[in-house]
Amino acid sequence: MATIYEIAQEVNLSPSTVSRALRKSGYCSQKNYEKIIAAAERLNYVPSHAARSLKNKRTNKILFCIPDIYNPFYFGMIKGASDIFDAHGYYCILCHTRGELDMEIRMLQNLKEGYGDGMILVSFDFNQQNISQVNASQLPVVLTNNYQSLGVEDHFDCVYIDTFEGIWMACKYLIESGYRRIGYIGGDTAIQTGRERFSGFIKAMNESNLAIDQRYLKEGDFSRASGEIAMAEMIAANAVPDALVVANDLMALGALKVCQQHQMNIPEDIAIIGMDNTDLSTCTTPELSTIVMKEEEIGRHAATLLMERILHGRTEKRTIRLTPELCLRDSSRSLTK
Amino acid sequence: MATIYEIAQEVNLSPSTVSRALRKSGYCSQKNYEKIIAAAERLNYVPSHAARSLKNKRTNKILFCIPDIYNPFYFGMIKGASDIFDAHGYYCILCHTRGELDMEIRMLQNLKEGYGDGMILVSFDFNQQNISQVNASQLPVVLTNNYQSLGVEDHFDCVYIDTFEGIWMACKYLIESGYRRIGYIGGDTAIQTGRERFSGFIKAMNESNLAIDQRYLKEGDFSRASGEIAMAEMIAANAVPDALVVANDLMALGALKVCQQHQMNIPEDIAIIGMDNTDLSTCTTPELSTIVMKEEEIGRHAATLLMERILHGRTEKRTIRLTPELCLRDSSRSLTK
DNA sequence: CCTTCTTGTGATATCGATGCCAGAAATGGA
DNA sequence: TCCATTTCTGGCATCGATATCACAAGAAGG
Repeated sequence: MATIYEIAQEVNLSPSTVSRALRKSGYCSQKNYEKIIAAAERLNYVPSHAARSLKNKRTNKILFCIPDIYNPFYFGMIKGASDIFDAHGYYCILCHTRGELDMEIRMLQNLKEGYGDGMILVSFDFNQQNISQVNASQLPVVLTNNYQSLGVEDHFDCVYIDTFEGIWMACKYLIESGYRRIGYIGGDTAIQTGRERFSGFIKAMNESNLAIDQRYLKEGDFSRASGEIAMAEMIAANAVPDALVVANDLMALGALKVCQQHQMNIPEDIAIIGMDNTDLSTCTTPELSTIVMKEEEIGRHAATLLMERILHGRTEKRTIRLTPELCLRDSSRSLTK
Repeated sequence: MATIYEIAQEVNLSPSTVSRALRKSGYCSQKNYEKIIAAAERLNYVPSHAARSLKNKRTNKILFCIPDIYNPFYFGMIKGASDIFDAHGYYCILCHTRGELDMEIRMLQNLKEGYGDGMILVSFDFNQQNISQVNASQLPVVLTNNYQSLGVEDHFDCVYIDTFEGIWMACKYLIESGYRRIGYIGGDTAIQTGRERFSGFIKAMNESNLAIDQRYLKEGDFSRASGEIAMAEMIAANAVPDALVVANDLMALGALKVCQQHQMNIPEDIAIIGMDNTDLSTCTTPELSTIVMKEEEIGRHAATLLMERILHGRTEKRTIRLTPELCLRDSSRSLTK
């Protein structure tokens, strides 16, 4: 690998001049410029990324941590963020944390070591310990959950979509459509987003003075299999609601399939609304109604916030809250129709 | 950010000694060792990645280039590869090339600049120009397609699964099950893997002396929408085969859905076999029969080959060929049953 | 007691690119 | 023609960690 020194020798100039010419910064005569470019080409020169980032304290890389590499929801975030990063010559280092806290902390450590200039952290359950790590690091980190509840008034940014509101909307819609016996398959309430979503359901039901039937209430772990199990349990107990709100599409698809296996018609026998609007939700017949979680938008916002910190040195904390939208498809056609 | 110099000053020792202590390489007295570790802790020291890789000429990062961020198939590869890389302290930088040649070349350039120590390149249509770039770079690159047909006898490794054989298997199975009027929805034959898959179909049909009905032959672009269009065309032309081999799951799902929309029963009216065995293929009712493409295994092999080159300096080219497997589900239940 | 070997430590050069400054060359204006 | 700019170029220090070497101190052995 050729260096600027070898180019300098080749053209009988100093490394400084070569450096200036190659970066087109500072003065360099046209004649020498051409000689240098030609020599660089000839010697197959490529700048050393390590040397450059040592000197500049810039790597042009962003660590992007996701908890589940198989959830298409995160693909959308990556896509949205990449579009922004691309435009600034930044690259994503994808890190699969498997939702494990120690893996997340390890990546924060990597960030400190200069593996990247900033980080987007998508965490199932970011907690106090984790947050103090971020705070202590004083490095640009954007979180994609709502951490206001943790009472943190600190320097990292948040972009999140209100999952509470999403589930609330779905539930409200079903109620307004005339459904009364409404069930809920939730995600793990040990983690924050699971609790948020559940509260959305409770609030909507309470607002309409509808009783919550415990037999229609199940908790999964956001996986398809857990949705299947939850639905199978209801069927086995002979307690099937008229409509079902499910905390994500994967579980909703699991539930939908079990219903179909039991010859139930959707939405006539049971209406179903999922959440995330992943590609999966239009694979089935009927297609799945769902809550649009605007993952690409989250990714774009997160990347933009990060770029602001990195390129323009913004320091005050910003939080962006997005509002989910209901996407109605055949799995929840209104009763009133 | 503290450096080893500041630690050295703090404990009244030389930077050399500090460096040795922190890396536990070379001599260092127990007493000083403890002092140094304590000071590093106190000053919140983190080693500089850039400085280290400038000196060591090692980044511990791998560039992983995929053409489509929405195709779960590739995430399986990443998953498999990450497992291997993790074990060696390596990280993946994910690069979304969108299947564009110039983006691939840009990433090869980045590899040369030392963005990473090696690269796994998943390309729709790696071609001669691209290959000579890799060859010229003399850097560790593993490709995940079959490039023997390009007559390259060079130093980069390949791991691939024989898509030709996969389609051939699916087709053979249908023939053996008693189907005679068999259709095929293929991928873009402008790219290599599209051609390979198509040849598999042709070969199986020829081997069984079955006529190929042009009305049952459609070409898509591997997207779900293109599968829908292809199927809709056949239905519109009133030319629907008894069984259908589809070049990937996405298109197969599109076809399946259009069939269902036209009240056709699957597999009674038309049997369908897809390819890839992505998560999507078990979402539908009936579940989709498919060809297992062992993406995690491909990823693991690719990562292993790369590690061999990087860590042990292997230089001779290796190619690993995997054999696909048929995964039978309800969308293609045998006629003979 | 002197030599040999093992430990422990520090000075120095290096990886490759860049920023800053000094000085040389070229240009322009009076 | 002379001085003041502007343009151009090279020297040197620097980013932070590490490898090599030299040397000092202590242990072991005759």
